[in-house]
Amino acid sequence: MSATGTPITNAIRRLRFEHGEMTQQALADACGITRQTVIALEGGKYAPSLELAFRIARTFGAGLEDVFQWKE
Amino acid sequence: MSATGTPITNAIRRLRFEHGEMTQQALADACGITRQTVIALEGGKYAPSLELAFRIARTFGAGLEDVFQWKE
DNA sequence: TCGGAATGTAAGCTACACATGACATTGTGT
DNA sequence: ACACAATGTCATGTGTAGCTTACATTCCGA
Repeated sequence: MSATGTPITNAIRRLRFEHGEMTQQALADACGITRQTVIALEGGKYAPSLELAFRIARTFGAGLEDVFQWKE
Repeated sequence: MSATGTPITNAIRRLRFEHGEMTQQALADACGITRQTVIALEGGKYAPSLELAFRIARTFGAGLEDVFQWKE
């Protein structure tokens, strides 16, 4: 795993567990995306669009930079 | 103008002026993008990728949410 | 008055974010 | 032992972010 093809990492998986027993499907529904996308994001396959990043952060009640990190 | 096709707005143009006489070309060079992209972003044509959003924010020495706003 | 710097518009192209659907695996409860 | 929920893989398709090239406009200094 950890086949990162993007210089952006995220704390989605950790936040998901910290937010009760939130499943990938539950997060996907809350953000209006598919479970496939959640899997890809958690697996670091690619970085989300800025819009989706906002929706994910808001779902966790967090700021953008609490969820996504930019490793220059 | 203001033909927004995205629910995300930005303060790029304002920040550019607030950062000395920073031209679109200077910002583009600093972010590693083209002037066309700066024009499109300022014109609200589309939202940048998360990675580009980070580079722009960092160029201005600001946080992501200081530059980009998410209007649900 | 002419040249260059800054801004804007438009067409066509490529890369990738995200979707859909089908299937494999693992863990848990009954 | 079997159903089911949760996670993951693979394949394929579409929309759009961002690029390139080219041209038009406005403004300012020599």
